[in-house]
Amino acid sequence: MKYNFNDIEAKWQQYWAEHQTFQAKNQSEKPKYYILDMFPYPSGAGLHVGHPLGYIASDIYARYKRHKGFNVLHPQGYDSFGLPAEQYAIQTGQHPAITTETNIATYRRQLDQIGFSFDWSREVRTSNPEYYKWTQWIFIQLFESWFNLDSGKAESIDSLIAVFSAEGNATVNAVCDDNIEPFTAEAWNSFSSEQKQDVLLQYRLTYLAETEVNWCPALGTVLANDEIVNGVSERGGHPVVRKKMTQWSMRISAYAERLLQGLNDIDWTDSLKESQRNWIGKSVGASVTFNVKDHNESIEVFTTRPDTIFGVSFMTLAPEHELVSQITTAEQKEAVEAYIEKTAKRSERERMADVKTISGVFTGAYAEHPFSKEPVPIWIGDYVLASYGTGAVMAVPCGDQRDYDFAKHFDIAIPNIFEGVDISEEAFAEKGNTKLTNSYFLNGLSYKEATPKAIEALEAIGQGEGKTNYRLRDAVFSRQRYWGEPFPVYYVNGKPQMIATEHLPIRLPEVEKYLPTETGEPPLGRADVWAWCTETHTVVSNEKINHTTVFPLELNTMPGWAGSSWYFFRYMEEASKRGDAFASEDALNYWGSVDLYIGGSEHATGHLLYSRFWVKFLKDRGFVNIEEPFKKLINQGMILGTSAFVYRVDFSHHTSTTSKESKEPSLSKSLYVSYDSVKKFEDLYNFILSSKISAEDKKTFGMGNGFNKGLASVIEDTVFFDILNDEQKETVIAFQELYKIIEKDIYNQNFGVVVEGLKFSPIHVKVQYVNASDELDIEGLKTDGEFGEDFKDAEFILEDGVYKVGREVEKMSKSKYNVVNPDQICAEYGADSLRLYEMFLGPLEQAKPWNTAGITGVHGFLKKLWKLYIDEDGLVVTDAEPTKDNLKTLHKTIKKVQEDIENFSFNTSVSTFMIAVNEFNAQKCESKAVLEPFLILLSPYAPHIAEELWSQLGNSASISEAPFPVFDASHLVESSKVYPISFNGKMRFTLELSLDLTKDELEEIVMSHEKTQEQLQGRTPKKVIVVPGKIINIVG
RNA sequence: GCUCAAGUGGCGGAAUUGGUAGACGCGCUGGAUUCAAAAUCCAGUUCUUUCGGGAGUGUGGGUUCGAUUCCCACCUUGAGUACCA
Repeated sequence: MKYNFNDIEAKWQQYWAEHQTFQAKNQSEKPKYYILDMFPYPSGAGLHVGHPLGYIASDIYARYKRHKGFNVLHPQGYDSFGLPAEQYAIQTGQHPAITTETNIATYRRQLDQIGFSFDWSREVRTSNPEYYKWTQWIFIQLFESWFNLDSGKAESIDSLIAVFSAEGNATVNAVCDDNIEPFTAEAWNSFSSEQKQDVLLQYRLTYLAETEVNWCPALGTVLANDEIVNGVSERGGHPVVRKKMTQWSMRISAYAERLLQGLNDIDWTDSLKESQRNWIGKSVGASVTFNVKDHNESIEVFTTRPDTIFGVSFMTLAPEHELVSQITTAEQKEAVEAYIEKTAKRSERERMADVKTISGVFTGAYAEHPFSKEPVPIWIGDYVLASYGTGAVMAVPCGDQRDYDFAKHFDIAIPNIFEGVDISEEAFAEKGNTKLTNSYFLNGLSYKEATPKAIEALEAIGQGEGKTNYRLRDAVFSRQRYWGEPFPVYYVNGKPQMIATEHLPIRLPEVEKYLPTETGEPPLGRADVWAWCTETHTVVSNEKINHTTVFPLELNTMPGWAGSSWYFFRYMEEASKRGDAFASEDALNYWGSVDLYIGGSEHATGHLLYSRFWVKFLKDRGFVNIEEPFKKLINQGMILGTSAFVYRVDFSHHTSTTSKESKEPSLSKSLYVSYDSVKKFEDLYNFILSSKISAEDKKTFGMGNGFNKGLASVIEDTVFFDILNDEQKETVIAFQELYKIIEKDIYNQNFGVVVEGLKFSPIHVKVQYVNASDELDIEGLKTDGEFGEDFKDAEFILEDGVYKVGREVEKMSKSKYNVVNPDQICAEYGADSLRLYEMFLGPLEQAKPWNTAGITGVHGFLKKLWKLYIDEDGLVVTDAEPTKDNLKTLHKTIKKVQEDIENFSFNTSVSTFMIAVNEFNAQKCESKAVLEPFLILLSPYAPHIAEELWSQLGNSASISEAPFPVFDASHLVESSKVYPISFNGKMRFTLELSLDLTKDELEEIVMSHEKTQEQLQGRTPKKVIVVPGKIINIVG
């Protein structure tokens, strides 16, 4: 019987589906283990071999954990709202729900054929109304909450209202808007309902605020930063302007400290934690208030170095700072306005990219130093960002390089406050033990001593206090898109009202087009039935809007991260019990948090930060009881493509005097030379450039990145020819022949041009047409419809009968023709081969190139494995007693594979399996006692073949629940060891010696050995190092 | 610039607490089998060599009996981030 992988794999996939083999239980005697893959977006292109990498790894781990006796939850679903489906809808008019459905079907088919042990009964889709009902529900909870800084957590808005009506807002310590007006309890109680709503909105965890966005009028939409290239839209190149829009925001900044602290308790990679720390951007320092001279205004700044307060020689405000217009003097008005206008034109990106140019303008106004009362000139400069801190800095040029550069550029004084430090060339930014000077009461103190003292002094005069600042900004939560969750919000007199949770979900309305409206409203502005009736509690036709009982609904939708910030909770609940809550308390308590999360590092600061935020919020409000959603997280590395190139012969030319045609000349047939030839030509070219011939000769023989006619005219008696070696001479001759062909072809076509030089342009071709030896299937390429006429009549110059392509590792992408489809691999080699090969490529977390050629290695291994159990006549496994060697191989493998899986080192396990099978073959092993447990070791990696052989051995149940074999060290005990005998640390020969020998006995045997004497050649060793069981090293 | 990660044969990579560098696989070379090819099997494959050996894990130093592994400096590549006060 042959290893017929296609039949075997289909059979077992069907078996697993029918028997619900991988369905998780919400009650179990076994310990629980929750393993999750990052939520996939079902794109139209389907999967390429890079996508399943992480799924294979998590699947191996999940299957291993089942063998180890865990109740495993390993679910999968779809983050199915998103832009690509919407863009496709805009282009084709096809409803995104339909495209999404089709794409999901493709994904599912592709995932199924790889043999994943997902519990599909718990599948979720973010675009499903039964799912987004709960996304809307969480949004409402955020709206109904505020963050109490005294308790350090989110609380119901009712507790805030209670304080307001009893004490006003003076005692409230909350995360809220900056511009809060103080009020008393009496005032609160006399407020109108609308006034109260306005006040509360300033405290809610999700709130409406004016936010600056990148608005593209031509596309009628808002663009993300990376959709803008050089100030215009990436698609279409339309201009983009900054525009203020009222949008929903999430007060994630309230959780900055907890998000930062939580990182200490989770098992993530350092680099991932580091990027979240950077994103949160905590800095500890002080806020300092500078009064403006001759004005009733003051400027608040944030500084991390309050100890350097006496080094301040100017202040800089962001050009957008609100005080600028008020304090600018008449003389400076013109210059300041011109500067503001200039910077407004530059995008934030441009301002950030251009670090070198120093620009700014003096406002004419002065602030007053809080201690010395000296006047401090106030400047504006675009190196200060309005969006960070207070949008103003106290400039200390001697201690900050940017301030220093600014001061030098504008000739502002640079007072030195550091004792014994030279600041004539650059600022001194270190915080070491340097003592302060010229700093009054801070003189003689170090950074550490002076900082608290400075803050204390500032507090004493009421002009500052210690403060911690975070870079983390509140997150904008509105999107001007169609294909996303609708907000459960309607507007009464422009004030947002939540729809009661019992009326959820609010379903996405139908629109006739998915574009923004002519007036610039989001696509939902096109919906005809999009108004809320407060009497029937239903969505009704817009015509009924009367602003008394029927009101307009919110037109924005939620962003992609809304649905993915809580989906891991939804999986915890069995599908049939999902009606009453996003997940029941029992389910939430049972599964707790995700034990292992695997996915790409591109989510480092988006999804992984937002979902941590939502989880903390849900915990504060008592809906879940975990603080962190993902205990352990692994980033899989990207799989890169190995592109293949053919080399087209191009030529440069000049017009001859007899020219009559103006048509661009081209070869009658396009011509391609093999990579080997191109390589030789290039080597020759580089040789020319590096050789000692004159510059003029270099110009004659090699030019640009092509080859000049001069080379074609080299003849044997030139001096140049003589400096070449034989191989290079051959290359010259080959080049000349090629040149003649081109010349002749162009001459015959009568373009009236003269060929001047040749060039070889690499052209991507599909990797499918390249075999393991980099040889091109020319016929396949020529008949491929996708390339059109490009290669149909092309001529390929062969070398030794084949055409070799050039190869290069690049990102896997359709345009580079290096995408490899797993369907094809599964059909040709089987899912087990694909799974093994993906793991075999290299460490999970590293980026690594895919090269289909190598898959024959693991495929051959599976065939060898099969033959170990089954030959032409059937099963060859017997009940024979296992030999010592059989058991040694088995237990060595158990130990290694177990260690590897627990360390996520899957690549080394595959090698271990290969070694084991090679050894079993050499041992002619046929013993069921070792070959049966071996299948369990293999089954997480290659589950189909393992199931098939397992059942062939007579087992009726699935292998997936078989207990993992137990390692027994006694089988690995050795009586002797092949010792490496090294001299000065270099191994020279080996000796097999008993492990029972003592150090002295070992030394004696080795020293008296003839090979040792041969190595020493009569010298007496200075020292002999003997490490029993390891090594013997002779020094001297 | 900063932060992090990584540099080992023709290629992917292995060497888990410092102890035989190159496991395993691809590719390549030779052989067996075959009418032939595919498939399969066997042997070889870091470089160099006067066939004794010598050198060798990005470069240069250091620690050590012994360094791919630890320390210092530098170079290169990749990823992330960026005027953060």
